[in-house]
Amino acid sequence: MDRRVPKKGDDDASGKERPTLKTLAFMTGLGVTTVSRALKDAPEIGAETRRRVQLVAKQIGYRPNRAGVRLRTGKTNVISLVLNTEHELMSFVSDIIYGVTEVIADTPYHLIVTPYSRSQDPLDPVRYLVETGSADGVIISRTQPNDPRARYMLERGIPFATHGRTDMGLVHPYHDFDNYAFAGEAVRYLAGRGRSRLALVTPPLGLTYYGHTVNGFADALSEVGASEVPFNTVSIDQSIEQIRTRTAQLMRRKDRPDGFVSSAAAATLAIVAGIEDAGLKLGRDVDVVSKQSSELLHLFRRELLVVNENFRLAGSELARAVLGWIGGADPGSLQSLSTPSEVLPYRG
Amino acid sequence: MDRRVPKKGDDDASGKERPTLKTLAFMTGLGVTTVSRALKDAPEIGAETRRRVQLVAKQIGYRPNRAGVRLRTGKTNVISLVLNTEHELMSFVSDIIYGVTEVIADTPYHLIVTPYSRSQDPLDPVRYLVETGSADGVIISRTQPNDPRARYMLERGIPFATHGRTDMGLVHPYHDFDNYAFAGEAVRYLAGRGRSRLALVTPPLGLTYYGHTVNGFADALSEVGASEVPFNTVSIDQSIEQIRTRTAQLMRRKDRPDGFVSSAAAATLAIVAGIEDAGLKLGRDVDVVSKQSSELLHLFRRELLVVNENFRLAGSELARAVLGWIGGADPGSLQSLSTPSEVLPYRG
DNA sequence: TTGGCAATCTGTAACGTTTCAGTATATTGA
DNA sequence: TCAATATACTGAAACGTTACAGATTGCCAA
Repeated sequence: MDRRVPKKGDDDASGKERPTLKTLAFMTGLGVTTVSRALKDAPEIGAETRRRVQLVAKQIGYRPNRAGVRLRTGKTNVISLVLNTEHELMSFVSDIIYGVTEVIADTPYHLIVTPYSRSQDPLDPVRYLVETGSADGVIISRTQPNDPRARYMLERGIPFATHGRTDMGLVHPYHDFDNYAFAGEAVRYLAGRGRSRLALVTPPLGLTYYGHTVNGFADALSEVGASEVPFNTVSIDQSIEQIRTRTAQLMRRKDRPDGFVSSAAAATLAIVAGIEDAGLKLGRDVDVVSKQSSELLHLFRRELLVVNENFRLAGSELARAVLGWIGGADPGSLQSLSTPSEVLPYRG
Repeated sequence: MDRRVPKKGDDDASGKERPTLKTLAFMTGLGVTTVSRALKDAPEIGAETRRRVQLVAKQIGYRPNRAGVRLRTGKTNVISLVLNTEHELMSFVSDIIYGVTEVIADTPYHLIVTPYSRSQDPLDPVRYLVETGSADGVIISRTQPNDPRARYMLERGIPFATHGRTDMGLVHPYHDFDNYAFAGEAVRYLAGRGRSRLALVTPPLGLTYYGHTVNGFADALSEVGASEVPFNTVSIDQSIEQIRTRTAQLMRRKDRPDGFVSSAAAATLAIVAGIEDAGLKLGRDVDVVSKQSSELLHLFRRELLVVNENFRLAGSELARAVLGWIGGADPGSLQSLSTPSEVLPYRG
């Protein structure tokens, strides 16, 4: 019997079906292999053939099938951004995402967001990504001096970039904001305004930039001859309420600080509320220098002194770094440090 | 000659290689097909075999290869969140993302973020997703009454959910905040405090919830017998500076409003700044009711009156809706509307 | 005994891509 | 002239999965 099952690309290239290499091969009269190679500018394809194939491909809107490529080559064309989803005012997360997408916009890469919650081991999502081969590159944040995730990925040879540096004697791409410089500038600025008893609202304890910030603060303190008012019970990933209450407590003591350096805008809102709860006035009784990632603090209180940190830039740099590493660049050359702006008072 | 190329899964299951169905087949002594069917609880597999296969699979940590599944079935196990990346204070974006990831966490789905910029046609990213078959489901925001993206996806039969409703007589899943109720409540609350000349800071003009908000505002105005002070030159996706300047201008006129209803927290910061630029005092000269998505407005000014909108919830609902549609549920049953909280003054 | 049928299991092909190992034709060197 | 070699192209196999169309077995009714 002649009953023959008609195969997919058998006849014409008319249909609504998405074009594949087979479609292109049929249209150009070439073999699938040749088409494949022509599209990626392989050397052993004639110049004219190459142009012809590429023209036709463009005309009919050929797009390589990601699943096909991924199955065959293992290349996913995916970058994963690993995020902790249990923090309060993470408005900067969208900035990072936008920064990343900006860079990968004209590449074949997709961005996937891989979440983990506080209760989990931060290594979990990374392990998942690596074990399932779900991404060609990974971006992590909340970096620690001795970061198991970085170590893990380094061991498996999977490209990644960290937001923040590590301190393990291992080299890998990163982007960081110079928090040492930030804290130093803040202290010097406050000293310049006659403030001499300063408190620091630190980053989360385990993270690398905690150390940078604390050191920058301490070094500048001794440089300008100011003193520190310990405020160790507070860090920026505590709740607004906690920070507010503790600040109010602190400000009701006689040995209260006359200046604050705050590592995050959200915490600063709470600090100011606490200061005012204690009946004191910003700018008169106490000055506050804060980092911010969007221009909102000056709307909040004009007396605030701000330093801008650009998270969109961070996202872009991190994406560039991962792509660079994937592309074979030297990891050591993919490190960048962002210098803080000056301390900015409200510009009338 | 006996030179035989050794194939991958030929011998043992020892290696570091990631286990595949072939590995499982070898270990269980079954055929690949049987293993495949056993893992998805197909009926024609013996109960004991099924258990055995699933046990072994769990033991060795088998994870289906996404590329293989996707190539064979067309199922991507991907949800795409389509975002406009050119707006100012989009802090709620991270909330939506977290809400989505919460829901898909214990599913095989990954979340990809697909950006588009203001200059582009909003249909572009959606077209890309559909044409390349890059996602099983799509979530869009900035929904319009007559939304080409919804229409497009409806035509192609690709599951999606919109953040905000459409008004095309077509049924599809959505999640929306009841902005009609919000604006109404806000007006009534202000009227209750003796305010009678109210201005509305609207959502962006083309979006569906612009209409809902405007109608809720207007209907409540006539209900309570208050009047509107037109403020059409301003909407919430303008820049902070523009809103601030125009508010200040408005507040310097003799026929200025004594109450504002604001559709977004970021705009509210600018409104308050404008009010104060004009030398007026919040709570005395004018009251402002504002939506907010995080608890920051009361830190900003205690006199503000807030209504909370939960974007994390929106993300979860949207994800649930898309997954439901993908799972074959009736699109009409996947619509939800979130009721605003009461108007909340600062709770001492 | 035989035929029919349900219950289980299996091999093959296909999804779209790239790599491997070629083949056919033209070009070169002596 | 012949072989060697470069040029331009090609089919088959493989990545891991699922769907299709059987194959094998045991059991029961006739």
